[in-house]
Amino acid sequence: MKLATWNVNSLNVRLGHVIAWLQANPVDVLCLQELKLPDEKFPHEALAQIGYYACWAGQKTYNGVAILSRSPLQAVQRNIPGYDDPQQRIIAATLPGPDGAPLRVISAYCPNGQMVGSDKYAYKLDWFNALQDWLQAEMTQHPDLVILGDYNVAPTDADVYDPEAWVGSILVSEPERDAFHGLLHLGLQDTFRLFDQAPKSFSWWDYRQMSFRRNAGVRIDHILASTDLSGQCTACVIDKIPRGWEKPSDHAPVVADFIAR
DNA sequence: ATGGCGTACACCGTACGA
Repeated sequence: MKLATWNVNSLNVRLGHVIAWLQANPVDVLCLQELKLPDEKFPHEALAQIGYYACWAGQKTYNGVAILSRSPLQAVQRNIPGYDDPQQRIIAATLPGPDGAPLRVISAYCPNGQMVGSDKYAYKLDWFNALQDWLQAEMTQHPDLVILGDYNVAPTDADVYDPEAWVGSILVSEPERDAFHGLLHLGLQDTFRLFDQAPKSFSWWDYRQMSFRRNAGVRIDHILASTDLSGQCTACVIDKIPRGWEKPSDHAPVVADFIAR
C-alpha cells in the first residue's frame, strides 16, 4: 500500500500535474497541501473520474488540505479539535490500511513561520503544540496512524543543502526542530530515515536562482508513521520528477510503501 | 540588505511562501 504527500502550491494550477502524476503513480492515498482554493472549487469530479475518493478542507487564496484515496474515507475530521483556527491546515480520515485494519491518515500543512521571532513564528510553535497534544490523543485511539505533509521543518542539517548558511533561520531553528522531535517522541517514525538515502535528498527547492538545477533544497515534507505501522514500511522515496515539469510546484511528492503484517 | 520566482487578488501593487 502506497501513501504519498505533495504540497501542490495551488490545486487550480496543478490539477493537471496531480492527475498526470497519479496516472503514472497510482498510489492508494495522496495527501495534498496548499490547495489555495475554497471548498466549492475543489475538483472532486475530476478526481473521482480517475478513481479517487476525496475529503478536503479548502480556503480561498491560502492553505487548504485534502486526502485522496482509492478507498472510501470515514470519520473525517477537519482542523485540530478545540484549536480555534481559521487557517485550513489539517484534515484526517480513516480508511483500510495495508492489512485491512483501520488506518488513521492525516494530511498536514504546518505553518511556515516566515521569520524567527515574528508573530507567524509564535503561531507556528503554538500550532505545533496543539498538534502534538491532539496527536497524542489520536494515537491512543488509532494504533495505526500516519501523518503526511509539509511540516516546514528540516529536522537535521542533513536535510539542508547549506546548513552553515541556514543556522538559526526559519525551518531549522532549534525551537522548530524541538517541535518536530516532540512529534517523534510520541512514537512516530520519520519513514524516510528508516532507509538508506542518497545524500542531499530534498523535497523543496526555491523557484529562484535555479535552485532545483543546483539541488539547493531542503527536506521539509515528511511521512511520519506510528511505531506499529512503521514496522510495515518497506520504502520511502522522494519523487523529483514532477519538480522538473513545466510550471511545477516548488515541492516534490514523497511516497511511502507499506506491506501487510 | 534586498530581491530573486510564483500564486492569488485585485490593482496597476501587496501579501505570502520557505
